[in-house]
Amino acid sequence: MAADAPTASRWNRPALQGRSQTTQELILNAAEHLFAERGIAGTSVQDVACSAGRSIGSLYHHFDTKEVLVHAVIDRLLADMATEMEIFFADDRWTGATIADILEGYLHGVLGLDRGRPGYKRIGWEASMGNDETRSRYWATRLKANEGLRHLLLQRRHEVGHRDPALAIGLVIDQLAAMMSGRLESSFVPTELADISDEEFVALALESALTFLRCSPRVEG
Amino acid sequence: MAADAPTASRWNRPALQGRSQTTQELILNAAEHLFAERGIAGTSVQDVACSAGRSIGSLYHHFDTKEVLVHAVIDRLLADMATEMEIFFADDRWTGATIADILEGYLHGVLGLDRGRPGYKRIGWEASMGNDETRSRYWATRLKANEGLRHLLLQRRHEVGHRDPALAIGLVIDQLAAMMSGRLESSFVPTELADISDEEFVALALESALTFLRCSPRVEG
DNA sequence: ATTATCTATAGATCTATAGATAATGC
DNA sequence: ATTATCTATAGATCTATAGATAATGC
Repeated sequence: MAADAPTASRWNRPALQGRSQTTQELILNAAEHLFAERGIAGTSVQDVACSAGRSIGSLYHHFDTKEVLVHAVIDRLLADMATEMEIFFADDRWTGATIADILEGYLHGVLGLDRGRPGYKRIGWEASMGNDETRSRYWATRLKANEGLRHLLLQRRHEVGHRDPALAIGLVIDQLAAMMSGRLESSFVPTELADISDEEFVALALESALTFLRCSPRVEG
Repeated sequence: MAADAPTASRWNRPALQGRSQTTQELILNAAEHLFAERGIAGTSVQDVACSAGRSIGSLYHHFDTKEVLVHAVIDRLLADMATEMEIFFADDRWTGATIADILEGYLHGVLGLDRGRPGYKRIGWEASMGNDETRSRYWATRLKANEGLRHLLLQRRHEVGHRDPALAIGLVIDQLAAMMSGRLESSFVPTELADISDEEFVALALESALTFLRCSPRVEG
């Protein structure tokens, strides 16, 4: 964390009293929660203020319009995601790791992150429709995650037996992202992948990815 | 198609004049389009009526409330999907076909269907949150599609070299559904899977599925 | 005669503001 | 003295209705 207050951004009024930061965080938390649950258009500013335990007047003192509030919520989500990514892709974290290690860590990391911030995708998606700047910021963050993963995997392309390692790695990145989206949005019909535990899900997704890449299977003991 | 007017349902007023059917279809088309584009909560009944070229009063003559209109839109989407499924899973359609044939047909079918009805998933999803009956109807339709595909694949389990054919088939069904969702919602970051044609996408998805199942590859010529 | 459509508007809800009151920190 | 909060409400938008006008089909 930098020296500025965590919630300071170009979207909300600078916090000049200690109270402000608390209030802004309460409001952002409530907004993120309600936006994820009922959608942005389905949530009124009144609902957010009430859920944050503040008045509508207080909310507008900190966030000039509903649009600004939405921007602030997205901003915080993307910033937190960037922080997580920095930790995950830290230079020395994966020295000596195999593709299997990295993908397993990635799957667990994304599942854990999204479980702590449910609906991050829904908010990002809804906000991205109809706001070009939000869309490009959202894409940029996801692109950065993909590229970080791609870089780690390409460094280990010698493990890949597929005829076109770069293409296969690209497919696996998108495929795993899609599978996790499906799981996190509960969009799987409740049969195979919906009913199993995170551990089983990760194991199956990993098996699928490694089989496609034609990686040498990990030593199991 | 049965003998009833295509748009007749328990949601809208029965069409007693010829005009009614036209109007109801115009309204449902406009609603489906706008709901997909801006979300249900983000679309006003006024917008729908205007886009359909009818007045708000006329709309309410046919659909008692906004909720009823939403139900009618979902109803029509699910009914059309059921019709497509009936055609796709017709008993004699896949005699002599391999798993590869079926999956290829399935991928092309779903892509084609969703391209003609963009945003069907978004509408189904948004309407499902906050309405239990809609959710269960939506799930039931998707479950039926999955079970139809599962049945065809299980009939051909002898082609599958995976240690647990039933589990592998279940994973492939969910995995392909997730990949198509990602593609149709444009939720892939614009690199690998987003930038390629439908044909290339189907080929890659198919390769991944067949590799995981350990199917004998198809004869190519 | 019945059904469908339109115009106008009532009533509810939502975003945003004004102005009074309370808390903060120099 | 400045900042934050609250209450009350203005003004816009949205759902839904009433009642008049137009089209349909027996």
